[in-house]
Amino acid sequence: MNRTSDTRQHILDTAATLFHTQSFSDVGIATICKQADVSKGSFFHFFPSKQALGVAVLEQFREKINETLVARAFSSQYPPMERLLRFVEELYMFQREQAKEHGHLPGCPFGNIVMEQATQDEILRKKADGCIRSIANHIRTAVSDAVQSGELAPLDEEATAEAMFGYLEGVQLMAKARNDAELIRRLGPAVATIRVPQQT
Amino acid sequence: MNRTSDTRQHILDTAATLFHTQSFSDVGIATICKQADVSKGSFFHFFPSKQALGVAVLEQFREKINETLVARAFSSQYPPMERLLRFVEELYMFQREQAKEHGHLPGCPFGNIVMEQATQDEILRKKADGCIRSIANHIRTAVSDAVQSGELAPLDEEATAEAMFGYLEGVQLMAKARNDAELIRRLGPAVATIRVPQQT
DNA sequence: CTTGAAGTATACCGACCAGTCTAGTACTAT
DNA sequence: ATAGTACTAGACTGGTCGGTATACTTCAAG
Repeated sequence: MNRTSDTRQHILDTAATLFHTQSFSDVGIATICKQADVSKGSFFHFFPSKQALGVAVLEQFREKINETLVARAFSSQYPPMERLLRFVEELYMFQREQAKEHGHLPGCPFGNIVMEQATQDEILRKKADGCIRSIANHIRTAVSDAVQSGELAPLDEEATAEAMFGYLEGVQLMAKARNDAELIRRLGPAVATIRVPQQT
Repeated sequence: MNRTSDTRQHILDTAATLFHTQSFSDVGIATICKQADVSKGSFFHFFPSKQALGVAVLEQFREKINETLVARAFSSQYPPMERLLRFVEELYMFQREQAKEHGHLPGCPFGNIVMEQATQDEILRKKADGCIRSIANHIRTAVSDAVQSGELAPLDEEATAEAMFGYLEGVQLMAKARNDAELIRRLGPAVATIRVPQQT
């Protein structure tokens, strides 16, 4: 059916934008429905609860980011470490564009949910964690490739990839704190200098 | 006056714990009053709004962290780069203890507010940014000392310090996502490998 | 043409929200 | 003793929250 997926998708897209540019707990279901021009009845037909909507929004972000930013940056046609720099540039452009459009730099949609909901809602916490791991996995591959090609001396590949992802989360957090996307461009490239040595 | 400062301080301490272990928007004033055993009238006598309370809580966190974790780690009696590792250990112990006490790893109080409120409340955003800069400043000093002593080759000291702080924010975010303080111990020390080169 | 499911619309629920108001008590300075 | 101020108490307001209930429409299959 057309109407079904249209409405559901419309709710999902509207909620994704609102949660990302504002926050999960400060955006109510009524607001989402109004903005999406959908009735509350329809909303609860597709999503049993706000929590379920949150999980679906996270999943959609994961898919979309993997298909766009991540796909462009982590193409195996680039040397492994260059992929990281391309990812930084993608993040920079994404956050800059969002900041321009909404007036505030929104930060990472997963990081936002983690900071806001991780202590309150175990299901959202685990879902966000899964999304983070899904994206960090691409860094892991790049790091492994870099070690294999000799571009990087041997090190703890798993931990280094996690550290690199964490760094990028932190840089986005600071950029959000200053509402200044340029910080990502200035600090981001240093992601390539991070190394977690092999534990002995 | 005794009663005055007692009540105000009690509200502040209670709110600090609740905001940190849960979240700013999900903790209501009524909850704070009940937990602090204070009437709503008293609350609004000392704080004109929830936002003002938020600012005061951030400031208290800044002072307390500077006097404890930061003071212990960034003592000039230690070699500059060792201070960073000591700070990581302090963060680890702090988060682990909080996680044990409250069941959930709370993350950085400043990072939490940034992610939750930065897009919604400019005053809270700026206050949190100020707290971040205040603490990052100690890293800046350590980095400068390290360059001076030759422990670190010349680099962009300001940017490197910011990058290092951002990294630690990111590591705490990931630890919160996994609800696992050990991540801080495993990834944290790599903070010393981060370098932002002098811009040319 | 009928039946039943999918989807929509909206009134409504109790709980809670930040914040106000009024009436009070306790203490201080004169 | 009195006046004024700092502080406390808690009922109350208008509004919003997530979620429910019920009645409706649309549409496809038999």
